[in-house]
Amino acid sequence: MEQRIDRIKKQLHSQSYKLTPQREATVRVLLEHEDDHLSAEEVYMLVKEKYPEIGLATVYRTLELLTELKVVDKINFGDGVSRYDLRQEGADHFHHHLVCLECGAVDEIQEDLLGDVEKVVEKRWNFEIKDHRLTFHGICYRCRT
Amino acid sequence: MEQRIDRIKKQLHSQSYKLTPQREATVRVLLEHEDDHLSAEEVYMLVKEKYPEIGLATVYRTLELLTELKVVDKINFGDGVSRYDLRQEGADHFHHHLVCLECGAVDEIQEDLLGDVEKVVEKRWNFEIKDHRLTFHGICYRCRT
DNA sequence: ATTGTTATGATAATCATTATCATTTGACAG
DNA sequence: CTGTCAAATGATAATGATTATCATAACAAT
Repeated sequence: MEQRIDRIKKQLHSQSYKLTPQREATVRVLLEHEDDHLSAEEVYMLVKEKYPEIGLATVYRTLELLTELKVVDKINFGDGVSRYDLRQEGADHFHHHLVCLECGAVDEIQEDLLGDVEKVVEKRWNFEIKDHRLTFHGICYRCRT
Repeated sequence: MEQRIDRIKKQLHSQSYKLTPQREATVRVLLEHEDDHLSAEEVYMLVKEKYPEIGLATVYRTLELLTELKVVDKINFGDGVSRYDLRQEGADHFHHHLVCLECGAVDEIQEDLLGDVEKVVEKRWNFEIKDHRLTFHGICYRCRT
């Protein structure tokens, strides 16, 4: 935990940003909820427990900054809000998601399943892939009877 | 074109919806811009040329209805708006997208590239796949020098 | 200490989407 | 036909997420 924060701190400094107390509190919330997919509002509520004076705008700005630094990914599952998802450290690809139509759960797939598909796309469509988003919609193992 | 409208009409009737002039005008716009990924506002502007009295709310309602009937898919590329994409007739899967980070173009991949991947996901994660969304972000063939 | 840049918090503004509601349309029964 | 009723529409208000503004605070560098 502390090491990860330290690395994020260095990453910020390398672009001459500071790790202010507000930003650190926000990062901590994200690390503590690594498996969730929190909205900005949800992050705000949780950060307030650590740092009650923080404003919503600061949370939005911090999340935007972290997105820019590729510490988090901003994703959208079709409900009206953006959600923020911590990247795996050192992962060269963005993980995939399983969204359950029954219970709404969002599970993650860390494995890279798209290696072969990406080769095909790069070659056949002459497209230089930088990133991808893959989401499956269906029924999760919990809801299958 | 006329046949496709006719089939959509039947699909509407089968759920006891009507193909009103407003709805027909909207469907025509979508068919005429099959390769684009129009936002609700853009659809509205284009429909107005055919049917100037139409209201924005009706366009939203029609797009919602068509989404429900799976005539179109509602997608989100991360700019603030939802976009509507006509399904290929008879396609059992949703096509994929290539979003160019350079010029913003959105190209489509009609081929189903995920067959094998889906088998793995169904088995290994015990997840019953109903639908998927796959988008690649990168540099399109036009922007590669 | 002084200056200047960056970050913050409160709040107003924006913008897409949804809800409301009075009116219109069109199918159907008598 | 004519009246009835549910569905659809259009204008507009309301909502809700996100962004912009701006005065103030923090803080590094001279």
